[in-house]
Amino acid sequence: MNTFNSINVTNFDLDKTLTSGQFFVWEKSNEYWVGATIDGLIVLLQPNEHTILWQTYPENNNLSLVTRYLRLDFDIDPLAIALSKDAYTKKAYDKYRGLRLLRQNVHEATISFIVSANNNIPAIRKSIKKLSTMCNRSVLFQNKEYYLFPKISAIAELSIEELKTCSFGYRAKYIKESAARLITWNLENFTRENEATIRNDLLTLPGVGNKVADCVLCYALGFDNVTPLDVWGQRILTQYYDIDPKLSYEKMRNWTQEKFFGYAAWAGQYLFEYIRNSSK
DNA sequence: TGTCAGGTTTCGG
DNA sequence: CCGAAACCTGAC
Repeated sequence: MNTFNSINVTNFDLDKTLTSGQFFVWEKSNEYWVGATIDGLIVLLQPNEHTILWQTYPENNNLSLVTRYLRLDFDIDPLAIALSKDAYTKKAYDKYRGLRLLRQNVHEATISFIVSANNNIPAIRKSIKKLSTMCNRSVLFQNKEYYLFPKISAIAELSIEELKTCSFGYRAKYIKESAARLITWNLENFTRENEATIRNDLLTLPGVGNKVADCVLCYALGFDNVTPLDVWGQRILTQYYDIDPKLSYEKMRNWTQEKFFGYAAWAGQYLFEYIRNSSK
């Protein structure tokens, strides 16, 4: 029952990764992390630097899900080389070594980051938890019920009033509308289309602007050269890289894509953790 | 009471 | 196109 599978990893720090800003659903329970994601329940344990123990519930041993979610096929060595070419990313990489970008479900990421707009992290987590509880899709694990992130159709079926009980506020109608729209999309297309095409599709969803669209590209679709530029990201560019704060979002994004050798997503993630944690 | 938070939308030049 | 204001909510 509680047999865990083991995978060997290098430069993969679960604590750093799962506490980073890409996630709102992971919880540390006793000695392992529990993620009640839209795809199922994943349990992970990190005994040392070179191994991750894992198991899935209620369906056990779902290796393909874990491989995909953790991006176990990602080659970390070229990343380290690329980030060593800039003084700030080199420092940030050294300090946050092991921090990884993973691959979330597209629906989950889109809804989560719509919620994140003009919001704070504890509130976002609370809202998403309430939403998950409301849709009542749970998995029992060691006498505790874990509520999975709802299917997109379940979210679309909720009324605006019900959604507002999750403290979504004015975002409630964006969430309902975007969920309804997402039902009709064939996400298979996202594996074929290019960055600009996907972004333009995402930007047609209510509540999705440049930053949220880039979150989906970066955190759910594996675009390693797209970093979401929130207020912190833009602060980093202006204060450390002497970028004109008046530049448009698109211009700033283009600059990061030229600057970081195809790894803007990773550069942004490391710099964000580095700057934010050192400035408070 | 007022401010602020990991943005987006809407509206007016 | 670009800048400004409004926007739910809950915690200082």
